[in-house]
Amino acid sequence: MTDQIARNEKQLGAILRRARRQADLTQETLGNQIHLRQATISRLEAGAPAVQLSTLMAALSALDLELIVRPRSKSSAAEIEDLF
Amino acid sequence: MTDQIARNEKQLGAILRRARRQADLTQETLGNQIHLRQATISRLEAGAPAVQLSTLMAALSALDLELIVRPRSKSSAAEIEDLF
DNA sequence: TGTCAATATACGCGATAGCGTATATGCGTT
DNA sequence: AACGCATATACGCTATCGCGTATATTGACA
Repeated sequence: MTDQIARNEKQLGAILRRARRQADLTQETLGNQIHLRQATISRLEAGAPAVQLSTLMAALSALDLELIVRPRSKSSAAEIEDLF
Repeated sequence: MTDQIARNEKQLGAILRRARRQADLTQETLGNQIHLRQATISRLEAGAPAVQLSTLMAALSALDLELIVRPRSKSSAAEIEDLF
């Protein structure tokens, strides 16, 4: 699995969606685990504006993921995606 | 520089604060760049509850940082810090 | 193509973000 | 100790969260 680079909410949401599906969870079951509604997970994965940071961290935790913060790499796949 | 692992808002805030200082920016100058108030940056770095995800992404972008999402690593330094 | 599970979207609600503005507190340097 | 810059915190405001609940839409498979 290649690096999952996120530079905006949409990319982050897409990563979360992939991870959730890989874990074979529905938005509802994931939401239940972290006491968030299915609708809230939906917004998070859609990269909707103004989702709470705590919502992200809770989802990451439930999916057993963690964040790495690092300087932006140049000409990554994610950067090219940014154009679209 | 070792990996900057964030599993909760506080760790994330601490990482951002370090990065901002390394870039020699004040909360105010950083905030100006991304149209957020100094007080908002303060809350973000403090790991205050219910900060918006967009606030985080804007700050990362201004600091030229990106996020990597990956499976949680075992017995990392960050995990030990979690105990305190 | 019809059915059902999964996801997206809507309503009113209480809580709170980030806003502008302002002030208080903290911290380093002399 | 005193000064100045940086950071934390406060007020009233509007917008929007996530809530419970409910429904519309989508998508996969028989």
